[in-house]
Amino acid sequence: MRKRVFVQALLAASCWPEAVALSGGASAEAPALLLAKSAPGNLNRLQLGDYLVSEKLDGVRAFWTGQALLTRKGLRIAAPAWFTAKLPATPLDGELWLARGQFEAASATVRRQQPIDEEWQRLNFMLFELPGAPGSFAQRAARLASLAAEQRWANLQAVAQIRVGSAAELRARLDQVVRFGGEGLVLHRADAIYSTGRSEVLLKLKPEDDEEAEVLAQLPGAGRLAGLLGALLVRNREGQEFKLGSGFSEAQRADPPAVGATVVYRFRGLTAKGLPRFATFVRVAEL
DNA sequence: TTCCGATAGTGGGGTCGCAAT
DNA sequence: ATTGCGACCC
DNA sequence: CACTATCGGAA
Repeated sequence: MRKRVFVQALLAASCWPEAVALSGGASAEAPALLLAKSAPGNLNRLQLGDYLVSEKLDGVRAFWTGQALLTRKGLRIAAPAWFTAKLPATPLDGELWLARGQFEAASATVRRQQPIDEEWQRLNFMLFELPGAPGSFAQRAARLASLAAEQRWANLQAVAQIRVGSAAELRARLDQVVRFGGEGLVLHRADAIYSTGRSEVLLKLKPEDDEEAEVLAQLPGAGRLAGLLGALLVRNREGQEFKLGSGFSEAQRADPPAVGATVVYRFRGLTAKGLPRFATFVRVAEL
């Protein structure tokens, strides 16, 4: 942590242009953003009529200040000038998104310091919030839709927001989106005034799968977890090897599953290479 | 009293950029 | 040319 | 990203 501060101070003191900040690490202030909570397992506990539902687009979160495109941490995205020139002067919040199942490619496009036009021409800015604007989310979403339409640029769109009448309909929507390669759904309270932080206002609904894997090795932890388990190297039934480093209590890290044991892990989708994404430890498998 | 939101700190795969090899 | 690492994205 | 562990204030 101390090292990071030092590097930032050093680069901030240098005369490097702000535009190289994305991977260069120049100091920046993170924009205040609305963050989603996970939806409860039992969807019947929600008043679904209170929400607007949209697809959870798997890209890179981008905050347009009116002058610059910023990442979640407030670093400048090196977008081509012709791209930002097509954005309005008002603040916008959305997702730089390529297509379903194309997160890695979108990430590569966005984090390049020297933007490649051919890549950016295929990138979409999918809008889902009008930062600081008055009124309910339903009103802001309507304004976003008209604002995007006015720009008359196919790559600038407001994310479609729909109403669902029942948990069954929500499930059907989720199944449909996932079947076509989508990541999940987002539920945004229609009556919510603009706010930031993590709260019940915004919920994410992503399918989770459980599978089993064999423990190949116990890898050591660092820092707070020095002397405890850091991660388990495992191999699943498809023969894929990867690590599980999240989901353990400290007590479990002190006495982790043995090499050769079978564990249950939970994951949400696959990476471009086909590995389980966001895999976490659940429990040792039943015998 | 319980519970929730914010922080801090661990861990993963994947990507770019940079330094070391 | 390849490898490893930090710092980001998720 | 998911998660654990704390803490203080909201509920």
